[in-house]
Amino acid sequence: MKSTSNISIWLIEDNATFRRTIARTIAKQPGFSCDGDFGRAEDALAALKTQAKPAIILLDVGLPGMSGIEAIPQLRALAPDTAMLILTVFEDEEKIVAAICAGASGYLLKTAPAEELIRAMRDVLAGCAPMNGRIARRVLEMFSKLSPRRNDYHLTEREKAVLQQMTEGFIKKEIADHLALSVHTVDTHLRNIYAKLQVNTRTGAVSKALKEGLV
Amino acid sequence: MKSTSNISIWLIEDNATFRRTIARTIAKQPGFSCDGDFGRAEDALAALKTQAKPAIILLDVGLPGMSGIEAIPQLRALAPDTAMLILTVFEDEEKIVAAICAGASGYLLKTAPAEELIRAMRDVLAGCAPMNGRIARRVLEMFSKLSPRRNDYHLTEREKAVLQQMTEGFIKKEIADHLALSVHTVDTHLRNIYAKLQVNTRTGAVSKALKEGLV
DNA sequence: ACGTCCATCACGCATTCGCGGGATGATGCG
DNA sequence: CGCATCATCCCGCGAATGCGTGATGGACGT
Repeated sequence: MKSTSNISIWLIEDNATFRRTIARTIAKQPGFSCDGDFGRAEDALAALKTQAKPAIILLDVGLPGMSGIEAIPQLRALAPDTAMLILTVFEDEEKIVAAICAGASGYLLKTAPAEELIRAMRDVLAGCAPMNGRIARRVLEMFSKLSPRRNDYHLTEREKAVLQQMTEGFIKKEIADHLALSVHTVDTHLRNIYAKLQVNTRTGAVSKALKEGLV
Repeated sequence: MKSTSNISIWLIEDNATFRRTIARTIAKQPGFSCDGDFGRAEDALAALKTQAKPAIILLDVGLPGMSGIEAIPQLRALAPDTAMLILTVFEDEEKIVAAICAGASGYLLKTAPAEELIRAMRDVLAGCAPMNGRIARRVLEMFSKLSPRRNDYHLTEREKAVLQQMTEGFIKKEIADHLALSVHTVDTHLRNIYAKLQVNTRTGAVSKALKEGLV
């Protein structure tokens, strides 16, 4: 336990020179303290098991051994409330997006001036995610791809209701009861759904419905 | 068809005064032209069916009738390449996140100065998404919630394989053939899966498997 | 007024499924 | 060496399902 008011930062970066530069920048900043610096993600993981969790971990993507991106889920498992900020030399979109998927809280360019580094750290503690527009766009695109409602199988309202009930795991009889129908009617709807979705089993229909967000 | 080089903007905003203000701001900007302004999303949808698609649509969330968020998917269906920028009075996170899921390209505060509006429009055309840190954080959180939902039901490898086959829509016999097992064995695995997942139907198992990313 | 789509209900039959039993060998662990 | 777990296999029964076929009434557009 350092000073009660200090925000604890850890740093994972293989370049020792750069690591020291950053560490000094942080230490100079009132309210922040750099309590740990590591050249490998493995070392930080080991340290997390014994030491107090930091508020923020600054994490290089290009590390020897375990990459920064691989490390994120494991770090997060040990320190669920710690913000993970990615440090990158340049804007490698693929990697940054991967890091975001892995659970990063934002990212910083290594070329960013000290003030920006500090501001980003304050931002992330305040609940904001440092992220530039290009990355943001990529993330948004992933979202709209992730919820692809564009495939329209022209299911009627009733058919959608039946399909929805199916995804809940109900059998025909239960669906019939819930929708106040006879099993025969449910059966007909089911067959129409099969035809429209081009499947021939309940599981196939449920799978397609969930994967394509039809419910 | 206006000037060939002008970027076409549409505006959907129910407050007529504010709408005119924005329209004038856009019109004054060299390279931009406000080719359509609507008080209701329905009107814009109708116009999209007959007129040339704009490059950008500025869209208020709080509209009478169809809300801006509801409108996005329909607008996008008619104009897949148009960027949708959300206009909000204040930072209503829930709505903005909903808009992003619906396919918005970014968002702007109505209180933002004209320069910021113009810059955001240029940004979005350049492939960047205007989005502030707080929203970005929300989006990141949704991502990390969405991907590592690794509830462990202690399924064995064989059970996972069977479950996977089920999500493909295969019946027991087919699964047995694909995994070179007897139907009886598949049946036993299936029953164990049901027990572990606490379901009693194939659809329930498939649903749980897909929703929780077990496959 | 006519056709089309939809929701609703019905019967019959072969297949599949859910689930109750029980059994064997392989493997890992204390 | 027991003990537990897992993967594999088997039987049988009643229920649920898939699918062909058919019918009725309402809504909607033209």
